[in-house]
Amino acid sequence: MQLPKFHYGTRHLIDSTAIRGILHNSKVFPRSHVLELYPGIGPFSNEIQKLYNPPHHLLLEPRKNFKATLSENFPNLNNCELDPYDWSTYHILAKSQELNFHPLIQDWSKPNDDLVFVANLTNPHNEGLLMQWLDCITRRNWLYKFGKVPMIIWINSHLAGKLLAPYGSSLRSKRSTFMETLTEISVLAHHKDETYPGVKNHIVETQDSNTKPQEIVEFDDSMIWPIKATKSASSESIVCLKVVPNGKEIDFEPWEFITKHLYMSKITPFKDIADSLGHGGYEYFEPQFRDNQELWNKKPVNMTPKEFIEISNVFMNWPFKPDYRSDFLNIFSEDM
Amino acid sequence: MLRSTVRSRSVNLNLAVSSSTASSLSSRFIGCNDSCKRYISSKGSNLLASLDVNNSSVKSSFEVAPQQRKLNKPQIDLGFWKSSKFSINPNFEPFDRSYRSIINSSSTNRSVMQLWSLLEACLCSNYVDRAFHILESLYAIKPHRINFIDDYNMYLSYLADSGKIKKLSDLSLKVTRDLEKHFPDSTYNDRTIAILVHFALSFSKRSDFGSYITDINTFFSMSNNKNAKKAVLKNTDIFTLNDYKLLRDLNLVEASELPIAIRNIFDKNPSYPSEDTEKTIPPIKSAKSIPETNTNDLKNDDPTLQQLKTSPSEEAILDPDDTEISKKWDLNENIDTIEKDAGELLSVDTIGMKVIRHSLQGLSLTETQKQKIASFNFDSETSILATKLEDKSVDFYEIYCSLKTDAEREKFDEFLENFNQDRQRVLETRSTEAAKERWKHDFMDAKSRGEAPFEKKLNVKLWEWYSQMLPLIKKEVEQANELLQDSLIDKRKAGGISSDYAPYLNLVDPEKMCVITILELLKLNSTGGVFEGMRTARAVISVGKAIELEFRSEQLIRNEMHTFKNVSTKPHVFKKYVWSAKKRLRDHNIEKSKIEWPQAARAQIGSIMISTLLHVAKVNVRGHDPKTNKYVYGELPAFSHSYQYHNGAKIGVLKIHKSLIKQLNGERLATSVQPQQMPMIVKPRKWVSWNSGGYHYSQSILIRTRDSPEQVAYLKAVSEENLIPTIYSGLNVIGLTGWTVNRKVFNVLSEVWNTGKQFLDIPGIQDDMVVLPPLPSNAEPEEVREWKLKNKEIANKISSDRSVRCDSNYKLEIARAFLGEKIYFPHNLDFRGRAYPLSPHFNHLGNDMSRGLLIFWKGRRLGPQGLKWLKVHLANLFGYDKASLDDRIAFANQHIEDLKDSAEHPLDGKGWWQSADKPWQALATCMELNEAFKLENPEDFISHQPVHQDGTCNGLQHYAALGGDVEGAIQVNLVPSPKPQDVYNHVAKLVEARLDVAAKEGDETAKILQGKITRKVVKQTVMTNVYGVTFIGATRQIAKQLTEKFDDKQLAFEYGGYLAKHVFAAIRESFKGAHEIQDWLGECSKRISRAIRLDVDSKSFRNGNKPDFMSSVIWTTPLGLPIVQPYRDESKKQIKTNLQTIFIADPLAVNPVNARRQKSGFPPNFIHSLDASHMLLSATKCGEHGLDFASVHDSYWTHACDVDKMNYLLREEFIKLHEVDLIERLKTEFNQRYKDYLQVCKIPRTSPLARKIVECRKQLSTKLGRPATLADEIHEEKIRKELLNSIESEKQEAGKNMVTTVSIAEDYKDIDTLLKATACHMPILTPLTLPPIPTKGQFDVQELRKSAYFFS
DNA sequence: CGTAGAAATACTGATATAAGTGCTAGCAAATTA
DNA sequence: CGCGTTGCTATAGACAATATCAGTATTTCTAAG
Repeated sequence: MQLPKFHYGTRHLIDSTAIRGILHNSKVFPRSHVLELYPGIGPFSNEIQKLYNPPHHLLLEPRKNFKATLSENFPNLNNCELDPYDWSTYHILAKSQELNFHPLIQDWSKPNDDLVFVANLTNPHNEGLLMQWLDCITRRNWLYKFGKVPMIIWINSHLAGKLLAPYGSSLRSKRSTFMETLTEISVLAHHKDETYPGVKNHIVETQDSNTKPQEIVEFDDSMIWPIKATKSASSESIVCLKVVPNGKEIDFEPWEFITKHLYMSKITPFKDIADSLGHGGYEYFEPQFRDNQELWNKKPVNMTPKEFIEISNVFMNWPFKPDYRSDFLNIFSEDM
Repeated sequence: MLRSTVRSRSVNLNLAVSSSTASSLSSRFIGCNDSCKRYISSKGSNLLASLDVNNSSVKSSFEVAPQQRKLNKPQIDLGFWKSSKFSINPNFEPFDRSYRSIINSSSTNRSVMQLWSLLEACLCSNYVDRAFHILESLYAIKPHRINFIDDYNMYLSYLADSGKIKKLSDLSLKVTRDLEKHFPDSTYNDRTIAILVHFALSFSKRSDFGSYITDINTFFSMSNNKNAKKAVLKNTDIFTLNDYKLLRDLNLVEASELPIAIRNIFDKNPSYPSEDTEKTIPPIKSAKSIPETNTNDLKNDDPTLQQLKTSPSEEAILDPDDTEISKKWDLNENIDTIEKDAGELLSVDTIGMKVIRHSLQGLSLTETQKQKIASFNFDSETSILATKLEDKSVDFYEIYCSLKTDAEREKFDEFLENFNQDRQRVLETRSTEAAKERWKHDFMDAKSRGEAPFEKKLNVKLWEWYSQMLPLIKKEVEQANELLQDSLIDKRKAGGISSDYAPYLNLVDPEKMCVITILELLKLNSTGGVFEGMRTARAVISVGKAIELEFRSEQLIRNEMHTFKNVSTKPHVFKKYVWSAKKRLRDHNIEKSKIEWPQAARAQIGSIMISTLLHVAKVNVRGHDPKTNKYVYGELPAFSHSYQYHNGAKIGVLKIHKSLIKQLNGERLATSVQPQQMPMIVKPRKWVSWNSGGYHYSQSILIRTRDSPEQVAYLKAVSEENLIPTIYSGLNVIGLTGWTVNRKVFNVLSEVWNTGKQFLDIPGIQDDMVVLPPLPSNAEPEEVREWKLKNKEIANKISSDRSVRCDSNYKLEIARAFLGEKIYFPHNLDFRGRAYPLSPHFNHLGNDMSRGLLIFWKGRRLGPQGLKWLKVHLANLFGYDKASLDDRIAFANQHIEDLKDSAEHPLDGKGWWQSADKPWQALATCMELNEAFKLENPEDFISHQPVHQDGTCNGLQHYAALGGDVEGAIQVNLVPSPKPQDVYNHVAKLVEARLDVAAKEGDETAKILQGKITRKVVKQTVMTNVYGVTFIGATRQIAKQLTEKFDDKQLAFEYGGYLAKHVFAAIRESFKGAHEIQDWLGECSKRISRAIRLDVDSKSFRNGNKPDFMSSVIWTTPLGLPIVQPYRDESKKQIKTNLQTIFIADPLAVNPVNARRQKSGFPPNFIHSLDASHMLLSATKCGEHGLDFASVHDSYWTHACDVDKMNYLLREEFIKLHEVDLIERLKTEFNQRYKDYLQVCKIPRTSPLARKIVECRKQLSTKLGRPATLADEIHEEKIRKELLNSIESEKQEAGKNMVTTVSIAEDYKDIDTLLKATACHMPILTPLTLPPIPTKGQFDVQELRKSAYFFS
């Protein structure tokens, strides 16, 4: 197999047996529409095509090095070379007759069984992009307008640790709570040496809450290309996750406001940061939670999704609540 | 310390040699050919006065090439030579030798500054024991030990005054014991003796005082100084006036031994109240006894006044120190010591009134005017800003203008100067009290009227907050005190504050601290990119700083009170002596204060204050309850501490509640928020040293340093050697220019303002933010993004509009407060030497509105030329400034009707003035001209309007002069021409031409842009090009201009980038000389900022092969000001406070330089340092010729009738500046300053040189027994240089034979070609060399003398 | 009572945070086959 | 060793990230000698 000279820090699992295992375990295939975002050098795509040959199988890989390698190694794969980063790409996709990629729009009451999208976001640079995609779950736009579409992503282990961080963990963040609240998330494959990337014994601890027990494919360094993102990079590996929206409906904006501000000081008990939720926050929330001292004293890193929602609801009833919708307007760069 | 002194002394010797062979040092490694070439074509050879190298009997280690061009030493030294020489080998440890990071604030390893400030704090709050512990820590810092005695003296002086020591013997014993036991390395000095003497004198009232006299004599005899008594008595801040008096009375010292300021008081005031008179003369108890005194006064002084009238020439001397005038004042005054009690103060004021009345005699004032002035309360403790307009009945300006003769006017000026002293003091020191009283007043007012909580005025609220906050703060202070008392060494926290910071809480009156806190927070509204709030970090630091500032200024006053204890200043004339003495002493005292609170302490104190305020400050608000769907009312905290994310970074934010914001937008802020740095109503203190000048009660520093100790060190060094007199004189001229507010313009502005609507550049009031409606919940991501961006833009616009309006509000209110006053703007410099007024809000550097509001205090008859220039000025303000002068005059003449209408009906007329480029100034000028035209002969009009003369693209003018660039010189009017050249238009045309070419070749973008290139589009880019604008910066500027034409931001940006390329090329094309110089400057700075000292501290190599570059670019301006580019990596650190941790830089750290910024900053900074020099030179000259002068960097202002004179002077000064080849001189200075520095170059590994060096490194490695590093190579080279410079011939020989990697590189001939090779990977050390100077062109700077449009 | 060792605390440096990367050039540094 | 890659920063003023954690240094406390 031809390999490009440089890889932008993107890493791939190149062992076809392992890939087949993952594809099988994911319980997603076969599908009629498969969209691959940043497939990289394409080993995953190749297996998908070989195994299932989906009728609509489209790759979006604009990067010069990878593009070339792809077409050289797998001339059969259909890479339309649009950049998955651009929102406009998806509009082009929707309009284009030529590409003929028009999945069914399905209802959110059941999982989508028509479309799956696969992405390799192992480049740490792409973390932001993943976050934006995930945010689309709340508005049900972008690819999620087709319904509860499963997403299979390759990310570096560290990022996975953030998404999956258990209660109390130092990596527990707004994003972990988000994942727990709005998605079903499972690990499809990880490195054999990583008990769990970044988080100790993570899988054991969170299996019941977040991570559906599945057969997990384990791989080793020899199956990864390149072995290290950079010479000096940490020895962490990459992980394959499956993420499906769970269809829960929440009033997102207040929830977002509350989680954002509470996680700001994430090991400070709620009662001590209530004030930062708005002018007179303590005075308002204190009586509201007099009967729920446990939550009142709880640290955000230990709060359950339910509890965040509860706080958001209480917040909504506050006559003097700040304008949570324009919170983002409160700060701007001075030079314009 | 010791070591460095020795070293620098020896270098100084070298310098003595090298300065006489100045040129020999230049271009040791460059070969002299280049510098010769530069002048081959030059006509200016007559300027090249030379130093004769051959006459120099001393041989430098460098051979002097015979054909080398000599550096021209000018006939007149503007200050460069001495200063440069001095700063090249300064008397302090150089900053590029090693790291100096004092970040770690652990108790064992605190910086001297931290300890000082802590020591001071402990002493001021009377924790003497604790202070002693700090002394011990200070003593433990070995390098500091030389100066330790000063710290001990500080301690001792507080101890003596604390009352803790009862007996003289106890104190002297303690001193002996401390110095022997605890601090054996330190010995007492004269100051120590002064403290002892002062202490001994405090026993003067005791019956056995006689025995103390012997002690005092013993103390004096302890001094090592030849003139012991004089030296001891110099410590004016230790002795009180009574001390001096006593010493004189007891004949312990001679009059000649007293400091001059003190001597003056005694000499000129035989009636100076001694303690005896105090006893014998019963204090005046009631107003009844006053009339007699007054009548006496009035009778007595008549002859004097006669005298005054007849001798105007003598009157011209305004300096209160002057003996002549003092004598006159003497005659009619009766001075009494008056004890302070309320009844008396009243009567004293009455006396004051009479004094005022009589001092105005001889002026042709109407009775009403006299009455008004006399009843004006000059002693009021109410600040100008708090005085209501209705209460202010006197318009000094009007009175001044009504005076008939120059002599009268001068007398009146003198009168104002004297009687405003107290008002100035109030203005500077009582702003917080003024604010507080204002709040209280409004609160009481509201209370008596029984207002509902929702109608509460801002001031009422502020008063409530204040009164609730005060007890809490008092408690906090108490706690801090307990903590300090409880445990001496215990550092644990108690009540939130650690004992490290507790002392600071004690220094300022809690009342003041509370007021300061509230004021600061209100001032910070909408700063730091926070909508309706501020950044916590900034708030905390600002409050801390403000409190520190208050402490400093109180301390000054306390010192003054200490010296003048028991001396009444009420009798107005005696006051004058005291004032002059105080002024002198103040200079002295201010200079001494060197202590700053550490950032952490500021932050701590600030956070304590703010968090307390957060708890008490409440506002009443209405909210909507979603449950009941009803409106509810409640009281909420006015401030809320929370956080915001900005690009993933957390930012601590203090939000202000909307309801308060509304109020802040509506009210006249200046009455609630007292800005502290105001214009002055008496003359600013003259600049006499690096930190003494400007305001009377606060310290200002000559140069606004960005907390860079390096800049301060250089400045201080030259200041202490008194090497920068021209800088001072220039600044003093600007500072002495008297201004006043243009009442007519003010009235128009005020009317417009009160409508609350938008007018010209003043935005209207905007209470609510109108944002775009929310999007449907399933909007696509890009729509959401778009929506967010647009809303941000809206918010940003509102926020900036509000702050502009708020700023205008400040300006307007300040202008209102100073209506009719004579005001001054004290100035200081930025680090490049450009002058800025110290008062930030309202000054002549401000926007058009501020400028329009200001006129000169002094008026001058227009005369024929003045009238012309005023007309030209009008045309200029309308943007009609590219025509010939005659055309501009014609322009004004054509618009006489418009002008009249504008002046007489500014708001209800045609409003012609509003269409001007600078409408407010245009309005002022219209009014001025209109008044003039009313006269039979307009030339008789007395004009106060400043007329501007602007340099055409001043930066390029300097570049053209530097490069002798003929083409460039023509473009920027250095060459005489019948019509002014318009650079911007020129460039625009060039760009247009380039576009035409491109369009012909089928360039689509060019086709679109054709014909759209106006002057305006390129103007900013051409201008900023001099300042080193980058490509992207230029793109933005052009895009901004293009958005007006294209509307599509994206597109505009694209075209902007395209055009920027062409503009750059066009500029390069037409200012070739300028660019060569620019590039050369850039290259020099690049090399310097990547250079290493030979004696670099190898410990500061974190990695032996990767040196950290520590040398910043330093140069000396033609006036001798050393300039240090302060661009270093800043190491910021998190500091815990009560509210949150904040992230601030350690101002004292010395980090590696930021090479990039050093490089990009140098060319523009160098040019700025030149234009600043030109300005200061012109200012000094104008001052000498009696012109009023003001400047906005490259725009010089004076009276219309003086424009011609100023034009002549500024041209002469420009020529004087550029007569010398500044570039050549700069290079020489660099070569001296960075002599023996090394630079790291990269060469191909394969080259023969590389192989040689590798070989040498191998040898070194074997010698060291470990792999050699670059640091080792530097060390080797250092040894070699030392040997070479040795006096012993053996060692010299050894040096010559020694081979180091550097010497190999040095001997290698063709290093330049190696450096140009494509693959350079091997780092090697070479001596620092500077590139050859570009050839100088034909242009002779003398030509500009005849250029009318050089400045116009 | 002085002291070794443990526990507690203080200090330092690293890292996560949010979530379009407003765009392009030029240089320096690290990386790679 | 020649190469292409990646990352950083973009006028000058003059104005600013912060909470938490892990690891280490220092101080304090404890308890046995």
